[in-house]
Amino acid sequence: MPREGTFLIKQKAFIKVYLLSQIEKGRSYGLQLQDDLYAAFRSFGLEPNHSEIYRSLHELTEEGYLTRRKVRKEGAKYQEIAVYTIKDPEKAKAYKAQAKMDLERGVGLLQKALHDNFW
Amino acid sequence: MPREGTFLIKQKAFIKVYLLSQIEKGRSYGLQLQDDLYAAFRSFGLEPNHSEIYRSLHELTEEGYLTRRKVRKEGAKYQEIAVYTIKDPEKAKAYKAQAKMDLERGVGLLQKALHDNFW
DNA sequence: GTATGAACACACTGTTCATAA
DNA sequence: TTATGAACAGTGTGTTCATAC
Repeated sequence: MPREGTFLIKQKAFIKVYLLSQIEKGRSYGLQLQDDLYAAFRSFGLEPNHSEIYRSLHELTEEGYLTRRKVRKEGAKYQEIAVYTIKDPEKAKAYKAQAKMDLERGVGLLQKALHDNFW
Repeated sequence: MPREGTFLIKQKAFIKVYLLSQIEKGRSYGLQLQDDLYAAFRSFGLEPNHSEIYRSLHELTEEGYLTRRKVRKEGAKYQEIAVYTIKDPEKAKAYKAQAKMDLERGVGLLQKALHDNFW
């Protein structure tokens, strides 16, 4: 569950929602997921570093949302990657439902500030 | 200038915009400004503590946006308060213009997340 | 060079403590 | 009690370092 203190959603919770969604769609490992995020938010200048992605994946795993397994990736050179899959779809759904509320609340908060301070 | 790393606007920058606006309207001291904020955001459950307000006022003063003077407040009991006024209206205007962009960017970011993750 | 992970360091913010009238 | 301010502490996140292929 996100639930971020009282101000806006934290970057990590924001990232976690994307990770869950992308993994639901079949995306699977760290740097690949980072590339997805970069592509999605390039226009916003948002480029969370790889450590933030890994931390998020680790937490989602510890918290029971994801399953992690090590796989040898075929290519020009064999490379070992950590592949993630959804462990508990219902739990993931609940996480996202909470995140949706947090995102909507954030939109409301920012729009109110725009309304109150910029006539 | 706000300019908050790369994710969303920080709470302190968010508060600073309100402080500038309220002081422009004639509001003047710490706890009074905190009351204004509480009233505005009660429905969002947002209640920044007094230290955050004071920190913001101190920074705005150090950065040249506000002027601070100590005044004896008349009432049931005399009380010394720190009264703030706008020092440089043009500079304040520039701060708010930057904050406006940050707020709008935040709305865009959150709405994109809602769009991308919640079909 | 790609991929993963941990360690370190700093910035943001909430809680507590201190002082004054 | 109202008002102000500083000190302290926890957390979030960016940077760096380490390891493996």
